Amino acid sequence: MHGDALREFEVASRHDLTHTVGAVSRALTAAIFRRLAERGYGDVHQSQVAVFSALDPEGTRVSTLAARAGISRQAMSALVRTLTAAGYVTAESDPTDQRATIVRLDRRGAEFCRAAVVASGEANAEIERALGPARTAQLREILRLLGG
Amino acid sequence: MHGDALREFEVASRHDLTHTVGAVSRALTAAIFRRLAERGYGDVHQSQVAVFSALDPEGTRVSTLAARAGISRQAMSALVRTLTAAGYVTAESDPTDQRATIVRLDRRGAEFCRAAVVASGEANAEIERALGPARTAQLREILRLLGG
DNA sequence: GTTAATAGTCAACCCGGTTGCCTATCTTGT
DNA sequence: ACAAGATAGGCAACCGGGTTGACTATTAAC
Repeated sequence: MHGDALREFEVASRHDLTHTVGAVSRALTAAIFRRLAERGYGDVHQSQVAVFSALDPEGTRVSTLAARAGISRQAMSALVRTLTAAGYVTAESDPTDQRATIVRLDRRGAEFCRAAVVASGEANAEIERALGPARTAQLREILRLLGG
Repeated sequence: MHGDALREFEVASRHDLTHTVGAVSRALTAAIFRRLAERGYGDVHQSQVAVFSALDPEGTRVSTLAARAGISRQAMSALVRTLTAAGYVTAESDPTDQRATIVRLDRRGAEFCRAAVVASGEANAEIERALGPARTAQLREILRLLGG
């Protein structure tokens, strides 16, 4: 039978760095979003964070956001619509170009960003507590070398 | 304006370990699947790997696969249907329980598993080449401490 | 001032997942 | 022995987050 291949596969995947890094990554991400949900931002989903990451302080067009996030204008348009409805961003038409929509951070969006900064700080502190300062520094160096 | 929050957010996310680990994880995963695609397994998708991971050498029921993979029976059923059609696994009804379907590795599935072992080995070797043996050992220790 | 490019959106679709519900089969308790 | 309940699987409807194609409105270029 083909069982041997399966056993080799299982052993290899236990020692596979990609696999292990993925598991850790998912756990860390889940922890961050748990923290944000506890702070009252359970309605912000992973895909929507890309909007905040792509947003300039002075506001940004939907097309530009889409290009920066690496998704289609239509997909970004939908994200912006949701975030606008929830009060995270505003969308106004550009006075200098009637075709364009300028997306800007709204009050709840600013609060979310600050909460995310706090949540990130806490998560990093927890990682450092688990690893100690030396290993945390090693981790940062390793991630840098791996192109993070 | 709310621009300050955005600037703090941007700075924090550049130093956020969760974010950085996620980026590295996605890059490593993409590299593995690129390798598998080069070997002729471009039709195997990430979600389908969960089936191989959950499969016992002597065959496993769909319900058991679903429970191990943490998805619904219906979702696992669909994955198995696709993999069966592509020749990776077989699905036969359990002679000792007519309700149950036993999924077993088929020839192409066994070949895929061996290819995945090779691809994993190559990927790990590449990581070790980038980091050197000392940092690679540090990485394994760090991942262990972070619950990987 | 016509033509071409750009910004945004609607519609239809895909993929991978969910829940609710259903049938077929097995197991249990009396 | 058999009714009642648990379990295995699959169908249908739906959701989220993405895609492509086709369209309108507006701006830019020659």
